[in-house]
Amino acid sequence: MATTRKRVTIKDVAAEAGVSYQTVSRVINHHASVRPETRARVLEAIERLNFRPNLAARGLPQQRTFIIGLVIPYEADYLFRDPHLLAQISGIDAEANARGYNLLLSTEGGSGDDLEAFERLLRNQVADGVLVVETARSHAGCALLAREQYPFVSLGYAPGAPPSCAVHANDREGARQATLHLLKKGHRRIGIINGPPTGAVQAMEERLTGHRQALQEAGLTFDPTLMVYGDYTRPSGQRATEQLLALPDPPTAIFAFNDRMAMGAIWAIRAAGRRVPDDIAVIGFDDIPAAADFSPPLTTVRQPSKEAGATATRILFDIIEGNPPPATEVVLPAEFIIRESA
Amino acid sequence: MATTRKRVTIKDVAAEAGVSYQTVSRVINHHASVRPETRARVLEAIERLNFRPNLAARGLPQQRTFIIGLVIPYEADYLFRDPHLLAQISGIDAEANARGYNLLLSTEGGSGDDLEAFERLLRNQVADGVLVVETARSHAGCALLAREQYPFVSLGYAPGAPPSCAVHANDREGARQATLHLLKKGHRRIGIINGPPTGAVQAMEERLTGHRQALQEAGLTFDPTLMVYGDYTRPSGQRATEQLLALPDPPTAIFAFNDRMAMGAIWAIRAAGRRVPDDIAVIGFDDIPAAADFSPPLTTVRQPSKEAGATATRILFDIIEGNPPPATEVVLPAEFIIRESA
DNA sequence: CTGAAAGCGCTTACAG
DNA sequence: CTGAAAGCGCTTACAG
Repeated sequence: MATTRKRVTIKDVAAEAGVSYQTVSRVINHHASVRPETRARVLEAIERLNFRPNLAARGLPQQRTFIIGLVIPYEADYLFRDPHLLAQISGIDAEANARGYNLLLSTEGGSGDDLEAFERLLRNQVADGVLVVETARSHAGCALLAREQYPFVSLGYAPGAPPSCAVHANDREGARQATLHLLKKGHRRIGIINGPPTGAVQAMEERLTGHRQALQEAGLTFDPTLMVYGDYTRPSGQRATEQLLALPDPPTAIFAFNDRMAMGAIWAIRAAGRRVPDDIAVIGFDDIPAAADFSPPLTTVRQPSKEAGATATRILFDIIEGNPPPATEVVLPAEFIIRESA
Repeated sequence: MATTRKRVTIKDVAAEAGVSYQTVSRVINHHASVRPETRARVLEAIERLNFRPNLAARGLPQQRTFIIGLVIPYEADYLFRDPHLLAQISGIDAEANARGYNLLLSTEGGSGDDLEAFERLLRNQVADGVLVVETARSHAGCALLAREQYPFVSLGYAPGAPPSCAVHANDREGARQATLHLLKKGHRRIGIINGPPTGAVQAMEERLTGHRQALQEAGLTFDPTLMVYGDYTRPSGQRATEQLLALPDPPTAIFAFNDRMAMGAIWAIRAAGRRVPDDIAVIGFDDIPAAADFSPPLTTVRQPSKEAGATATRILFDIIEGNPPPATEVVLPAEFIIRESA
């Protein structure tokens, strides 16, 4: 018993309005060729019968589903904790909604298989195209999509196999500005809290490059002993900072590659009886909502996350509709925000 | 130009395998009646052509879409920040995945309209049923679903208009245990940090009831001046606690109705130069992942969030398949966890 | 401006 | 065990 609810179809509406069902279809699709009175009659009938067009049935002849997928090659509860991603989703959802599309979520769903999130979507042609969150685990999946010529856009940096496009912030320049600020304040030993050493995301490489570039401009060289690793969570930032503080010659400033780790850094610094920014300055990255509320308010590099989501979605629609993407890469500005932690 | 990619259909497979396309359909659907050799030939052909069944086409004759919706009547970036919800989603996703269903996300999508998330789903029959996150803003939407006889299950407490079911933890008992623990430790003035005063969620009412019940068992009466309000975020817990500490006769213990506010409470207590739990004990609710990592580790009431998501999803499938739900309400156990904050 | 026909990719009884 | 027919709810040319 799949359904007991009786469906109202286009034919019921046609009968009610006294027209052919093709005419009903034209009204639904806003074809200009329908006489106003006819349209009105049909609209009334639709209203009266509470008719809802069936998306799947509309899609069949049109060869599309009106659904876009969002692939997150992790367990939902892991990555979802990332406020930056959540802001992106908010942008995606608003944009999809505006275009009459629905958003499907595809995670690894407890399968333990990185590719599962991708294969699931491919397996049954359920989406017209997909947005992929770039992670260390998404490269194989993107390659798979490219091989199948499946329309997709990467949120992050990605192998630009056509048809596809990558949307990300200018990580390098953002990191460069942050480091420049620290340098201007007189800091010479700057600790870096990077993402995980293995399977790093391209964005982290870029931030590191920007940092080194700024050092170089100031005539300094990058000291690898000042770089430690976290896993993007707050506790990991705390632990990483403890390592930094235990150094024979500890840094006077710390640049964490995301805000959550920066917050952890501040905790660790305080726990060690020192103050931010007086004893040690701290800078984060992302400008998540909690950054401004933190104590002290976090100096950070803002990524336009929501906008990145919306932009990626718009580009995906272009690709789906057969228009070539505007570029293989869209770089959004990153903005350095000075608050009180540095 | 919707698509340039040529689709491989059931007919292509049939031709390749030298059988009728109905036979291919039977193989896909695991009908027992296909001769093993025939099945093998078809399977090979499927493999060779890289055939993917079209979900929408399968669904049309079956009157279903193989999609379930998750309605979150807020902007995506607001509610998603709730770790408890994220754990639920993780459970939903795993369960849907196991049953071959896809998960559609429906938020208010920047429309500013609470009902939009519901109407979107109804508008085009895109999902076979929906899961609704109970919030102060979801009641009207649930009524709408019930009126349309749309299969849905509420994550939380909800008006149990059939066909539907509500899945939640035993909030009352959990809160009772927490308060009992505080009482046992000798606390007599217990501050409460509740959710927002207007548009409260039923779960908060239940927690309050459990708290009052415990007080009553101890022969105490509830003092309304000890109850303040937050909005579930950490900073709000901090502010609420400042109010409590400013009282002429401040509480010696604080019970916050979620973990994030409890964390804010601990910050505020420390900022006031006092210690947790020595000067003031603090208890939270939910047991989000960060609770155990907090300093001090948070004493709290655990909700089986992931399991609640999975259970609700299973029940939704029952309803979709025409089986009546096992109950109109499923209550999962809440477990009181003693750590160090109280 | 509006009907009648054909078809989207599949499933479901019905025969054989 | 496997074909042939009809149909799911819609759209898209094609006539008129």
